[in-house]
Amino acid sequence: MDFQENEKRSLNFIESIIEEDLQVNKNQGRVHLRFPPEPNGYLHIGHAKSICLNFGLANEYNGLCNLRFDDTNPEKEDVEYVDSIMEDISWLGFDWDGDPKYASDYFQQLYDWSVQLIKEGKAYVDEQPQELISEQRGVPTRPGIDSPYRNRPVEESLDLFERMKNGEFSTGDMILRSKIDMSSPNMHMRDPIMYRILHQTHHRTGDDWCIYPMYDWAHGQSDFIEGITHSVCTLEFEIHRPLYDWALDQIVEGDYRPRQIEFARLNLSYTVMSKRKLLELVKDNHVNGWDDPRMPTISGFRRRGYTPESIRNFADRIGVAKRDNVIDVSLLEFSVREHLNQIAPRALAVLDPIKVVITNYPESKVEELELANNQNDENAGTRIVPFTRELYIERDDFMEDPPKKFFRLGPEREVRLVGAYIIKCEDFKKDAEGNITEVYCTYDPDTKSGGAGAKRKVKGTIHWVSAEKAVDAEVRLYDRLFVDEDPDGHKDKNFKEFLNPDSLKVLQNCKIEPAFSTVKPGDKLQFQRLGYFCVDKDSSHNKLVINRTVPLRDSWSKRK
RNA sequence: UGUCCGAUGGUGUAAUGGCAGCACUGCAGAUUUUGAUUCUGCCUGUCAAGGUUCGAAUCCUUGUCGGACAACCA
Repeated sequence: MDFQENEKRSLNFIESIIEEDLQVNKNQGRVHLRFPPEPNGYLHIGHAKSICLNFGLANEYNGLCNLRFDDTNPEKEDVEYVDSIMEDISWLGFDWDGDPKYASDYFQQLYDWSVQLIKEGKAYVDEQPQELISEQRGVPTRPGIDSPYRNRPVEESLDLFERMKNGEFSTGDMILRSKIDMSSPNMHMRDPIMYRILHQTHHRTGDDWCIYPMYDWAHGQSDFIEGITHSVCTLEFEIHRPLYDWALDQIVEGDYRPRQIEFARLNLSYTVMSKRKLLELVKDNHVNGWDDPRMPTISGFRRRGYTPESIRNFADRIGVAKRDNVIDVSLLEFSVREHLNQIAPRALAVLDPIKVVITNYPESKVEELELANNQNDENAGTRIVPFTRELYIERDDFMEDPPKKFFRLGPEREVRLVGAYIIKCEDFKKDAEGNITEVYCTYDPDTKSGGAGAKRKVKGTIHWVSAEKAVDAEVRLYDRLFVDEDPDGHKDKNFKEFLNPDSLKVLQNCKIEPAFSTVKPGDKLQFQRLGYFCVDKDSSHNKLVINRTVPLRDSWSKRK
């Protein structure tokens, strides 16, 4: 903690609850959380919030946090997702307590508890078709009506339930229902379904089971089995809480009892967050897979060049509360820049090159200039950058007819090449379309960085690379995936109508200073004056592929 | 015309009956061999009305607005 000991930090509402529980020694003073994803998709930044919350709370209160896969619906789940979820959590920097847990580990116990409930007259097998059951359930403003099977003899339900388990019936033939209250204003209490028949191979239990418990008849029990004290979930489960508590009422003996606490999920501007929609983007090839750097998935951010630290800091900054929220992406971008600014070595790279010839510089001369890897951090060391007669500079850094306040190169203008000399533009060449093809300059030998005449000031400093020594790279420039702040918030328009057609620009002819020719996938760099970049896994030994994580803040382009 | 939840600057989030603070964004300025970073300053807020109180963002009442809920999904 960077704070002084005596300065009391304000608590979020979940921390307050935990501290109150600790005061009265609830659950023997244990704090045990869990992160319970269903393995049916890749984790996104919203899950990251939940992960940071749960694991963070465990660290803060000397407690534990489990990883539990909520794998009660084999139709949608797969080991591919299990693996990616574990990878993402580890990458974020968290360790779960013991082995990963699975709701499917508890299938037998859940079954036994169901049998007990039937015996107590609190559950029954319903044989009606789905539509009828749904119709009888009524609507929120009108009570439902009882199923004709609601009061069937216990023995009958017991027999049927066992035969359901034994596979004597087909998928959808019958269900096990709990008997609660068909007129409850809370729809979830109107005899909710506990078990359904699903002849479907499960990614872990194979064909051992053909009946699977529903969320509401698995989650509270799983929490209880694992000794979870604070079961933190998102707001949409708030209305399930009475059912969560009802389920616990059926099995809890003694003092220990888990408590469900709901918080508002993260929404981020300019993106969508639901697994269904993200899956749609992947399937329809609007992006190149779950880890496409434009995706709000954890794997997407990782490939984009975000660091675990930056995401954890982001999660801290957004806070935890119960009101709906939309976080501006600029806060996320601030968080990566903040971290990358500290750790990313500076490099010179020209993305859209035009050639500059220093006419008074010797043809074959190569000067080895020593440049700081990070001007703000002496410990970052230095590197050698070759300077030659022919260079590349950024196309944006030259204007034939520059406006006021343009501090870069133009006819008769002077500019400093970062870490090298002041040069003056004497002439330039254009092609038939009027594009600048070459710029001719002279350099002032007295102005070499660190040298005697280096103190001379010019308005602008621009980046450059040696044309002869630079290495080639493909650079992928990413922009926000959607052009609308809330692509999902339009009643009559599909979110895909707001896809940004320019969310990816691939530049093939980029030039990078040779010191960085040996970088490896995942390495982070700051291309000076351009932004933060990272090496993509598509790179090979003869071709560098580089992603732009985020541009530098740029008060010049805003001004234009 | 149900039940539950929520409402503090542009966006988030604090203040737990006692000075409405912090961060991001935006805008100015200083420094700068990155138009970056850093530093300084500024803008902008308690949904409404009534009540309780010496004192209300906070407690009470009513209203308004927003969200969630009617899957054999989680």
